[in-house]
Amino acid sequence: MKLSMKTDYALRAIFTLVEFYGEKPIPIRELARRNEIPKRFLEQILLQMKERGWVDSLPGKVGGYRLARDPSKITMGEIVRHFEEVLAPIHCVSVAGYKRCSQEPVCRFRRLMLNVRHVVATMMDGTTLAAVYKGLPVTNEEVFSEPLVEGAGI
Amino acid sequence: MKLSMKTDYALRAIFTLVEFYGEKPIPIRELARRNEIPKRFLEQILLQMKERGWVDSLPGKVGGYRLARDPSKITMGEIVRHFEEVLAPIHCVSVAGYKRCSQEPVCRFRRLMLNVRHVVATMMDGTTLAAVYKGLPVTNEEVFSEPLVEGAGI
DNA sequence: CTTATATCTACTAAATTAGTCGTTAATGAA
DNA sequence: TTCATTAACGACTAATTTAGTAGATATAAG
Repeated sequence: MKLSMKTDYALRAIFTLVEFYGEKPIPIRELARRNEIPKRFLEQILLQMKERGWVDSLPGKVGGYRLARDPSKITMGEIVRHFEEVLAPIHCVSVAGYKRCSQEPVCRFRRLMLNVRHVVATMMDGTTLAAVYKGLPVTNEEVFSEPLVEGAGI
Repeated sequence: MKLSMKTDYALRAIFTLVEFYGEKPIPIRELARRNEIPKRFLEQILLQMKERGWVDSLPGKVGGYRLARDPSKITMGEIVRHFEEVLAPIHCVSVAGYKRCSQEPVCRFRRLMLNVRHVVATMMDGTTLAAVYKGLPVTNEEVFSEPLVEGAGI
């Protein structure tokens, strides 16, 4: 259910590129430092994001990375899906990552998983980098004081 | 973002116990066969579910496993959370599995992740085994014909 | 006392995750 | 042209997690 560090790092990095969108390119070194990401690992991540056209780069003295598209034209869903393969909780309710499961005709919980996939996909695909960037960081009070269903954790 | 096989197997098995709730105990062999789960692996899973009080067992010739509590008193959230540790997409928005992240004060996407966690937790914690069992299995047509946001996969 | 079941403890093979490392190529400035 | 600084490329690896296996013991019914 959890995102990998790679996805987390990708999001951290791209949001600092959002911050400097339209300005000068930011070198990996700086992206790594600001977001506490191992530099050589970030290199791979940025390369993938470049292949997908979200980012571009310039070598040389004043080189670095820039956001290649308007942040209102890139969704969270695209990025997370690229690094995680699937948003769905199980493959049998995934469209892009669908894999047949022998239990499909009798599985009781498949419908719930489909519903979960649907709300998550809707939220992720409906949210652009620009929209996320406009929001303020959430505080820990908000995280922990949230109205939880049945008092359960998480 | 995806459930492990262990969680999947746990859910498969517990739903056949729901099916026989109030009747005679079902042996592992039978649970494994019906749900296509490796028997020795299922053994471990059932033991964990027994420790949590969802299931009990009888050894001996007519032994096997039974659901120990009413299926309307067990939620999907409890089970998934037990086997996955967290429902949240990242630790920093998890209550039970919270881990501090150095980026918290500046992280832009933490709020979206909190919202995702919230809807998933609400769905999972608000759904009992009994409620899931009442529903019919979903068809592949329903899975693939779903109204997708922006035409994106999954 | 036999047979069929659960229980306990440990081990392991495969896959995935989270990186590292060495080298080359491009660019701008001196 | 040469130097410093950056990205790009390809391979390698260590640690962790996942998905199991295996062998032996305990319990109950007939």
